[in-house]
Amino acid sequence: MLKRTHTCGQPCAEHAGQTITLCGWVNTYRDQGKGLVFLDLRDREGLCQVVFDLEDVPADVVSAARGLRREDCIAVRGTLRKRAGDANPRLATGAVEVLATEIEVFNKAQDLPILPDEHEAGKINEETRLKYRYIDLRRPRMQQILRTRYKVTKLTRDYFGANGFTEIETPLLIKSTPEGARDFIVPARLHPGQWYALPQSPQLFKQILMVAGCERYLQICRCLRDEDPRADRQAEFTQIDLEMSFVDREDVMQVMGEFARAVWKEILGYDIGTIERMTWQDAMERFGIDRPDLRFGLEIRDISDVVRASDFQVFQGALAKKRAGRDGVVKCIRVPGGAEKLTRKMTDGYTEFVKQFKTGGVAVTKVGANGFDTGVAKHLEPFRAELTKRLSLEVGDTLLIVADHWDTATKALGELRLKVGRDLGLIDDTKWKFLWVVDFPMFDWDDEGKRWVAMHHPFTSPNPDQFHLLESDPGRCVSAGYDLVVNGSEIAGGSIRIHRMDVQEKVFKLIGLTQAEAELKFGFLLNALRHGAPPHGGIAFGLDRLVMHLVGTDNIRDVIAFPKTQSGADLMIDAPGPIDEQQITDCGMKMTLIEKK
RNA sequence: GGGGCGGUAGCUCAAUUGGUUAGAGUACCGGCUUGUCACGCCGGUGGUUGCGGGUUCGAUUCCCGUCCGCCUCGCCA
Repeated sequence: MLKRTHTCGQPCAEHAGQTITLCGWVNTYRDQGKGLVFLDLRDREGLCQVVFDLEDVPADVVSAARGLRREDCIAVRGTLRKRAGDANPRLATGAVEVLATEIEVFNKAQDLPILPDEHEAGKINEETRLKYRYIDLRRPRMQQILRTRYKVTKLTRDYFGANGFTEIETPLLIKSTPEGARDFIVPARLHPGQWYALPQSPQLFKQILMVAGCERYLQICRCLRDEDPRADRQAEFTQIDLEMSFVDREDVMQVMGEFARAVWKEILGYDIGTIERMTWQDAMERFGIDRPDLRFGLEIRDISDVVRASDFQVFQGALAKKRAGRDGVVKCIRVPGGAEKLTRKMTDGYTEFVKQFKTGGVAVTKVGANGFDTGVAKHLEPFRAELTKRLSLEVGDTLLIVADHWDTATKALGELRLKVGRDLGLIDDTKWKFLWVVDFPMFDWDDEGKRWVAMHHPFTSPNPDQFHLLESDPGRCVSAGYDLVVNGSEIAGGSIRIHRMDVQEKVFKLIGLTQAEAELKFGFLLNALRHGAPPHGGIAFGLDRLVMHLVGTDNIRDVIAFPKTQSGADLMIDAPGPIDEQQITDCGMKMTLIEKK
């Protein structure tokens, strides 16, 4: 077997005259006739031209080369020389070529379903690319992504290792918990009728490691949640999971912010500057979302008080609404110069757009020289002076207004803001805007279940000054949670945890877990909290999303070597699939499928 | 579970209002070609139009169902 001496990206003029061996795949072949064949040989480091010339080498070598086709896997041995013909400025190795004297074909590529061509990749059905993932991954872009991902995990271990963190593994076969996402479940053969659950995160284990005196824990771990995927979300994903003892939230944000800084510096050479901080309340009011994209303006403004006197039914109806302790609102976005930039077709589209967020539509008006113009102008006219002052209106602005329940209007405008920002090209994609979102509510009111649900998870501690609200006013109780957001995307989230059993019991009670249920499901945690638990807190970074940002893709499947489709299928190995009857019997079970209606 | 878009040759796409033998580029096969570089020229193979049903003299085209993929709402402590 020919052994490689150089990679395909290496050869340059200084190697001229050397005998070298390259291994790789045939990227292109250019057969010039019986006596002359060119190949571009590709490996993960690059491309190098190989030439077979009858004037220099035996006929059998040249004829073997003529039989090569795209993606054949081969080795060639020969002399590196400056090119006899013109250099190719498009190749890093374009000044040189290998004059081949020997060739070894490791494996021919038969009946290729797809080609790993960068210029084709965007066009080929992702379905096909996923089925033949091993070919698609040959693309330089995919190789670059896989290696960037490795750089990040290596950097993670180096950074946290240097900061006193210990990497510790936690189990995959654990038990189902009542809160949170749907669990993936595994039958327990030795306990017929009993089930393991795969972890949604190592949350409880990392807390218990703190009780166990580990002080600083790190794990790059797989998490599994049986919920529907999205463009930036898979059922199976990877977290950089961390926990620290004897810290408050400032300590955690400090260490983790520095980690983010190190990552952007190391991978992109970018200085992220100081990380801003914003309360959840502020984020929701001003940006309509708990992960604001600060790369552009178009902030949301509340004009409920201004238009309260309006007799416009839409406003009145909204203001009269009430849900989860919040009054209905009238909120708006001022689009500077919108009168010119936003067409009627676009604003009509916005009404359709917000309907998916369960609100009726967008009320539109423009600021003219002599008053509001078009749309809901007449309903706003009485409040023109006040609105002009409040919103700093200028002639030519457009107002986009949504009136509804607080949460509905907030979400609709938050999404609309992003859409308008994109439509008008206001987003500078060379910028990185980091911020910490803090002071999340502890609980959300579940209107259907008529109970409080933990906003983050039920082990999140209230902020130190908020403990008394647990009993008096849970809805106003603010947690010691924090999310790290970049460009409108949550890349990490965590909190200071509860380290006292009495507080943990209170929270369980608030979210409707009885003492008995809590003991059954989380008894091990409550026990641990009885036996000398240190104050502790942590965070988890979404590794997949982190890498997505660093390589500039909006498709999570691009950053996972073997990803799943929207229906949770792996098209390459064709999973999920049936199992032998015996495997089911071994688990002490029998299968009956419930007919779909 | 809901909404939207898509599925025609290995791949990327076309096919008029429902009308002849479903075409093109590329890949692949054969031939030619000694300085190409997404080489070029000539020829060729290749089709269950996702699948099932219906309407019709006739369906890639219209209708119903279904499967798969993507985006999205719900969901994702």
